[in-house]
Amino acid sequence: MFSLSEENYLKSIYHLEAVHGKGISTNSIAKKLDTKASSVTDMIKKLAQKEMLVYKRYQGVSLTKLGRKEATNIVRKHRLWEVFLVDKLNFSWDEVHDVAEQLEHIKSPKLIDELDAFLDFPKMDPHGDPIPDKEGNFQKIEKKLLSTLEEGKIGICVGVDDSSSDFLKYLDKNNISLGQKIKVVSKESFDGSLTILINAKEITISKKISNNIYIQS
Amino acid sequence: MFSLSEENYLKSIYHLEAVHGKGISTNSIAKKLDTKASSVTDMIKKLAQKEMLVYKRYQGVSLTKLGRKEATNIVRKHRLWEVFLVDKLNFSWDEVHDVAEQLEHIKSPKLIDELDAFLDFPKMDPHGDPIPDKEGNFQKIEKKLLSTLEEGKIGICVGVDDSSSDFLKYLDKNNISLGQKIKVVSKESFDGSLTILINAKEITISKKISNNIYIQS
DNA sequence: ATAATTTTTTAGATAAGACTAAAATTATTT
DNA sequence: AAATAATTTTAGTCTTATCTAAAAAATTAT
Repeated sequence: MFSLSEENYLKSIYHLEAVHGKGISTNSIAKKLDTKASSVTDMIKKLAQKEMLVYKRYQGVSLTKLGRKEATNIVRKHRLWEVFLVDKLNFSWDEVHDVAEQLEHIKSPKLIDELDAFLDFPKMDPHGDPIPDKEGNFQKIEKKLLSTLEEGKIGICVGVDDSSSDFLKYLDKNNISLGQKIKVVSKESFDGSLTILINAKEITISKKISNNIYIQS
Repeated sequence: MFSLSEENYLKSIYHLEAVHGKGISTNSIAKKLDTKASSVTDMIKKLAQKEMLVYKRYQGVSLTKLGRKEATNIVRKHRLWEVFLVDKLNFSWDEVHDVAEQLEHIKSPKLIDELDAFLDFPKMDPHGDPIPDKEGNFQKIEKKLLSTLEEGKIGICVGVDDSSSDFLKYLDKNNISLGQKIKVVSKESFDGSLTILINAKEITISKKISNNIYIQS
């Protein structure tokens, strides 16, 4: 059984590996968890002891199969709870994160399996991220950043990179939601900003925004 | 904001007060929480500091209005989650306690209000215990112990005192559930055991059992 | 290749919450 | 009312997870 803290470390390392591959640095974990590098060193020693990850001094860490399994399960729980909050309890997609962050640590295999069934085995959470099944498998969807779409092309919004409340509220305000058709009208080469067509309305978004929206073309 | 531990102390003291009135002893709290009296002393000092209870050395404790409010809210959350588990996730009444024990500590006012609405504002949990509303009010239902029912009389099961899994499973096995009509056929004065009629079938139950079943006549 | 910088680790401290053992207080017997 | 027993508190220790400051190792720049 893992403590709340251990679970948060495993989850963070899992997410970092998804982006940067194996060999996650102490500092990057510290940044992600908003803690100090020395605290991270302590914890990764403990998790290495438990064989959740491989650690050699000064060399960063990599999850073991067991560690990844544990982390995947936490992610599964987090995303299922998010679906529950949005589909059943009228939360909007910018409100779910903090609560799911708590709910993901509830320990009960039956609970999560029944919740999965109750929600009709969703494959995606409200932000377009895939929900692992009981075995930890999930389909990787083809997606690219809106910022990489060429002028004149059309894409469908299938996810967001940043799930912060502020960003999601911005999207809501501009009618950008999952499944939304987006056409790139023009691209400003100077700052990378895009003018896009949404529901027959043109808006201009910064590069920072388009770098956080995933589309399928 | 209260820690998990603080919340558990408040809840325990609340339950003890419901049975024994004001002035709860250190030892009884220790017993309820399966901890040591010295740990209890430490914690009640802390909770007294926070004005959740009144404490004078060697004199036991009593919840303040604030403390009672806090405790009631935890009880509300616990019981709403129990309803959720039984009504929506196919848990049986003997499976809900441990999970609700975890879920009751999730912090999100919106979550619990929406859950309440989603469950259609239930007034009772699966064991017949009342669910406080947002303000902490709940209706006290008239009930007495099955053991106090006279021979020949009929009652309806409206609750249980002990919510342990073993006891609830015993009740299931004998078709005793909330709303079940129970007739006392005979009472053994030697050991207090009862022969009762349930669904046209006679069974004999010990005093210990009848002391844990609440009925309305 | 050496110096400067950054990253990581170690050592020691702190806070929360629990524990044991012993002392203090209260309650119960005789 | 003393003596005994039970309860409660205090004092000091332990564990988990954190922190700061300093040392060690790795990386980058000169």
